[in-house]
Amino acid sequence: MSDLNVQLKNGAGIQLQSPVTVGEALKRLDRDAAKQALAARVNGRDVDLNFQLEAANSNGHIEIEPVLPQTQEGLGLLRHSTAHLLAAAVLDLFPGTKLGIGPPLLDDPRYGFYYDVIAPRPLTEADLPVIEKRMREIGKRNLAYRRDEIPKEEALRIFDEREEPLKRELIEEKGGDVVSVYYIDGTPFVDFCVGPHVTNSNRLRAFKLLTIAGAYWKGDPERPQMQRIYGTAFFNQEELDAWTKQREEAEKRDHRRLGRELDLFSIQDEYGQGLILWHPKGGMIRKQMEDYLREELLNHNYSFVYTPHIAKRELWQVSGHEQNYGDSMFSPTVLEDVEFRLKPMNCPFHIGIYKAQQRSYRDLPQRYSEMGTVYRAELSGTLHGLMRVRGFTVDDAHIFCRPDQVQTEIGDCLDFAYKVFRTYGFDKIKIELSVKGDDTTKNYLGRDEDWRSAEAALAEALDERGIGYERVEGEAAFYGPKIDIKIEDAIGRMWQLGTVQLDFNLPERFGLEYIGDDNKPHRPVMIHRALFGSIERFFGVLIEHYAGAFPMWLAPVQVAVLPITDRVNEYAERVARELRAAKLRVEVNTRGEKIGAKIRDAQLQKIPFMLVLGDREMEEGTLAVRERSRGDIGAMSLAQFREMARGLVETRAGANVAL
RNA sequence: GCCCGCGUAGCUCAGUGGUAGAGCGCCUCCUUGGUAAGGAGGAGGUCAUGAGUUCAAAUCUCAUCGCGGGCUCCA
Repeated sequence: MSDLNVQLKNGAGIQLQSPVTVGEALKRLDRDAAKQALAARVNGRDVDLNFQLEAANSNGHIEIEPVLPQTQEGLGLLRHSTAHLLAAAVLDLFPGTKLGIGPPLLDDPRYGFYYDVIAPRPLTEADLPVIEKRMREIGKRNLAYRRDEIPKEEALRIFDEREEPLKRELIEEKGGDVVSVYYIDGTPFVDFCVGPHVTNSNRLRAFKLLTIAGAYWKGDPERPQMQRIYGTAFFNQEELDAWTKQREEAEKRDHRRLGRELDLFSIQDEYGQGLILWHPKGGMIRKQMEDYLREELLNHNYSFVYTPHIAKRELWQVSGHEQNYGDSMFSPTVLEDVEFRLKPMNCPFHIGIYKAQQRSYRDLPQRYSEMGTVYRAELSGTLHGLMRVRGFTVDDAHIFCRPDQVQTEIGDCLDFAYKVFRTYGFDKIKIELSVKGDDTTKNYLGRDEDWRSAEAALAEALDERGIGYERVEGEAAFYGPKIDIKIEDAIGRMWQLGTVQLDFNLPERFGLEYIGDDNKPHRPVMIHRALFGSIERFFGVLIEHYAGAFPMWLAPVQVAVLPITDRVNEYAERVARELRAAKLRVEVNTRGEKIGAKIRDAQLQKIPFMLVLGDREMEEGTLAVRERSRGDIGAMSLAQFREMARGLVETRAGANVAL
């Protein structure tokens, strides 16, 4: 008798007699898929391969979809199971270890999974090889991953017996009347987990433990500090090797390393943590970045304002920064009994400029832009190279406009952002529209109808341009909705940079007004917008994006003139002078070295062009041109080279040449 | 701020209780060499800082500062 009508999703069907497991059913339907499958979805429910198919709760109709390798879902499962293997190894080696959680990670390319533990003694990186070795030993024993469904009370008893208070806490929070637990037979490991998992440890082969770090239980600094062991896993060794290589590539691009090697910037103890010293070469790049930005600001009819770094404490009380943001502000300093605080943001100053005179509806919009340097009291542990600092410059702008102008202004901000990011070679841009959520603890300001119309204006501006976006509920700031701009760099990492935010709060606090055509005062809308967010941070992103090989227009040194012998030094200087007259940034290398060494120096400095000059070139009045990524590209005249080089600079080309 | 690790020459690192080392870089000299490293010599270090243990500390202990990896935070 066959009581089960089993159907492969998008495939064959078969009649089977229960009891039978998904794995067995799958084997009858598609041997190949059965061999590969890690788990399966049965009538939409994720289950292990040894899940028993039953007629009772499916009317006999069963649809199976295998979870296969080379899918996001499959990878997540594999890593999740590897995390369990990790926990089993740790328990084996360090009895008495308390387990936290051990999820897979798919969004962060740096890691594949982690497990949070509290071991009887602090673990160090030196323990990782030992733990990894034990994981391999356990994996090779072909142990069963076994799922069990038991009453909640029994589960609590099990974890109490094992003195796993954190697991107990999780079960109490999340578990229903019946909870599922997973064992790895032959190990001390048992976990409260919904799964699914592989059914045998031999499926876990290509994995690696990476690092060990601190993590609070449930991310709460009030709760115990645990140790998080990070690792990653893949379906085979080749994938793991490829990932390892990619990781090394990312390490080579580290902006801190390149910043030193290319002499771009430094951060020195003596001057303070999180404070950047821009060296001449980094400074040249920054100048080009800022010049280009100012050029575009002019194109978009922004005006330029300049404001101080410090203001009376009272101002920050009026703006609300002190109440809402005070922890991130440097402490007040006193002069003649008046308190001052360094600015963490530029907005209140721009408001001051708006308020300096009475505004008519005809004057709007007012678009104030400033490279405004701000200071924030970031915790020492959060500082990171150029990415997280204590003093930085925002490519800031504030637009004061009428409600009917919001959509146009937002649209212009988007056009601006796309233009600029594309110039830098960021072709993949992701937009998030953050709107108000239901969470009443957030104390959203402004009327509901203002939120609705603002959100509509933002969405309309995006739709108008055919820009796809993700709507994120509850991510808006308390003072208004916003659009966040994220870009993907040359090796596929996402960076949150710019933001366009509506603000219902500050115009209110400062009592901003304009006189409308009805001769009555109205409240203007304020838009905050920054493209880079922070020039320092964006510079860091660029260094990694280009791997230090800046395109021609940004390169601090654009051309290295390399004389082969001292006889041509004078010719080399003449060439350099002429190129400098065309506003190219040129260095001549007259060191007593052979040409190979000079080329090597220039390559390592990632200078876009090298001009190799010897007797031949001097006699013929030519240049032997070498491009940093293509090598020798042949001889040309000085005029030819100058035109080509100028062309690259003026078009800001080559953003994608970096390798 | 919290947890773990680290701190030796400008950089990368070796040195585990007994007179501070290497490579690269830098300086000088020789070499004038045709597309990613020519040769020789030299300078350069209170071994992060402070205290302690010891006859003796770069080395062991403690504290402080800084850095790295995370967590937290991120208007």
